[in-house]
Amino acid sequence: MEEYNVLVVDDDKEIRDVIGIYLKNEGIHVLKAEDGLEAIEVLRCHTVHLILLDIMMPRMDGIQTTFKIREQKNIPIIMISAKTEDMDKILGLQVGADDYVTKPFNPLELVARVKSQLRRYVTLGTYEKKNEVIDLNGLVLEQAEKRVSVNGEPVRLTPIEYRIVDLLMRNAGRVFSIHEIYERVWEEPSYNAENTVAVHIRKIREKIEIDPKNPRYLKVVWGIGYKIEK
Amino acid sequence: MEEYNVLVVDDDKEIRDVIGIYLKNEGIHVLKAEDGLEAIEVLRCHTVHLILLDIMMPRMDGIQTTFKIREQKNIPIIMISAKTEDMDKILGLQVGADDYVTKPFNPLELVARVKSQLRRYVTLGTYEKKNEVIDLNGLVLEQAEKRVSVNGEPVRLTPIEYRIVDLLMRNAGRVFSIHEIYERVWEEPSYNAENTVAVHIRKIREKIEIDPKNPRYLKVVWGIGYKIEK
DNA sequence: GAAAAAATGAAGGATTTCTTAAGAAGGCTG
DNA sequence: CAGCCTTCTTAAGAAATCCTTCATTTTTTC
Repeated sequence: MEEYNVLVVDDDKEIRDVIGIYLKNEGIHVLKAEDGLEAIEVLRCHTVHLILLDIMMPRMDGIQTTFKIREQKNIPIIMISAKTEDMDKILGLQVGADDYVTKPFNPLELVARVKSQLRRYVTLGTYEKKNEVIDLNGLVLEQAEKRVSVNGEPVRLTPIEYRIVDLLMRNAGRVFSIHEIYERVWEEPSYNAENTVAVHIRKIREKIEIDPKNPRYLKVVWGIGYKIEK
Repeated sequence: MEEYNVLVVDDDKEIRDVIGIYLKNEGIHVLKAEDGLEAIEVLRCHTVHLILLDIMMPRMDGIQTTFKIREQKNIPIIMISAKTEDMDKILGLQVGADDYVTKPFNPLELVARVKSQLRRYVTLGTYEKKNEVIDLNGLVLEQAEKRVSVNGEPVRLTPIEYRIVDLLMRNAGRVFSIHEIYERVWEEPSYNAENTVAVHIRKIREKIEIDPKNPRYLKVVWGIGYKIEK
């Protein structure tokens, strides 16, 4: 659900794909490149927040690529390497990498490192960060912190509740049918979901509305679905 | 006090620059010198909070420089060296280095060490003679002495335990997630850290709480993290 | 006023999060 | 090397919570 783009540069398609799957699970958008030249190309056309770079690549290797990238942009680079000896090469050059991972690596650990770097660079404001806070008449959604508050008063939502609010607030004003909500939050076909969603809606209102009977934020559109006013 | 000045002393311009970039990313102001003599010169004219010193330099080497600096000021020095033999470390530290990094090094790690030293010296009151004592309902943290006591009864904490308590007491009332705690105490991405932190929390409670089952100080906020009440 | 749609309340079982214990791994010291 | 201390890992159970279902009531629309 985050708004980050990570570029994975590796000549091994399988590795690219595996990394891609794990990152996507975290809501991170993944771009892929097969080698350094392709990576530079991608950087020209896309906003990239972090680069995962395999050091051993054809055409242009990781070290050269790092130099090229650093000439242009100061975005975090995490290096991936097969051997400890390669690591030494990287470190010997003492440039570029913000972190590094040796193969074989644990994908979850890699994801943790990616997120850590992203968080660090975002808070430092090294690159312009997207506005991750949506404020709708006092109802505030902080996407980065995954938190919601009403007039400054923090509200504790359960994971499902949060995802519903997130969906409705990101698309404020648009009406979502119960089935749409179910399919986008639960990510599975909505069989017999009417009441389930309704109950969650109620719980959410209980938490974010001053008067749940006369909801100010989370409104029903009769016969169609629910929405949060823009 | 947020503005730190770090002096980087190295005859290799590229290394100076790379280090400079990383420190600036952390909001640290960077001064540079090419060798020991220049460093001494800079110290005369500027406030410097920490020195990064390459051991191998022309004119005046790192060891000599350290002596010279120590004659005048007691500021933290982190040595950088290509030598990895233990003897060198010992020599460097005996001479007065507070920390020691061998080339090739990970810039991130270097930054972490710099920040760690700065934090330590600041809290120790080396710069400002503040013996800050935090007293939260009988739970007392003496930062200068790095000691904790409960109702006058001294408590012996391990280094990690101390850092956790320090973090929570300095930010009393604020809730820290397990990942936040891990990243701020361990200074690395929190992969698989849940239980590690949890165990330390338990150990701390065992030491500072009268009834660890019903903690009076170190409280859990369900689903969010831990805090120490203001 | 009847039918459809939406809201509510309560209860259980499932799931997540926390706590606790015990032992392994690693470092330091005599 | 042995013993001690700190830290980390594993695992199992406890506690808190979350989710769904069902039964029922209220509201809206025609």
